[in-house]
Amino acid sequence: MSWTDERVELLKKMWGEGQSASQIAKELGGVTRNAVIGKVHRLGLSNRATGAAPAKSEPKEKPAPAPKAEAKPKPAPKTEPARPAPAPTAEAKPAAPARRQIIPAGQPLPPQPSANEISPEALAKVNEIEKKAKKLTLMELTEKTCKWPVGDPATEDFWFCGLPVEPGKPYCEAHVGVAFQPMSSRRDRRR
DNA sequence: CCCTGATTCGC
DNA sequence: GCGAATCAGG
Repeated sequence: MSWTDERVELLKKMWGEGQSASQIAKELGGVTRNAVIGKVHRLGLSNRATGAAPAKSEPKEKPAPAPKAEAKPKPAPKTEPARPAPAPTAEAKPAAPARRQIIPAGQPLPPQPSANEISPEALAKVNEIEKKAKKLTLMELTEKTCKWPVGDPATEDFWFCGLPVEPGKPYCEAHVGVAFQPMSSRRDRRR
């Protein structure tokens, strides 16, 4: 395989969307993540905000400005105690593939993992990472993608987190934090 | 062990 | 230019 125009374009697109090199490689096919990374570097696009963001003390040129919607500490303090986030997700995205709606049923919400009292930090963390969620559909879930449901299954605003799972667990780090409550805080109720 | 990107260097 | 091997990190 060679880096045709189309492939490079897809590479740029996905990289811009924050997809990992391995994901891009998978999508492209015929290349390894190393190839992708190598190409990315040669193309000059490099830095992004992912797991590892080494702050180089080296002034780099950024010919490809990525329109990142930076959010300040508390953009929308939604004090959702239990459910993940049934809030309307009407955000403008550069290249958001239109997911067709799934689960037309009008069922009540399925039993979602939740607790009545989760540490505010954990919640904040979740709200933070859900912005970066891959927003996968049910079929796109793998053993390695976070299976935390977000939104209302009866609407289009429903997807699965999809971020890399914590090895051995069904959720990503952030969602593990709210999914598995040691039920310690609620237990010691002296009543 | 799973994963991530970064860099090197023979091709 | 390419990308496997390697490095460095979470």
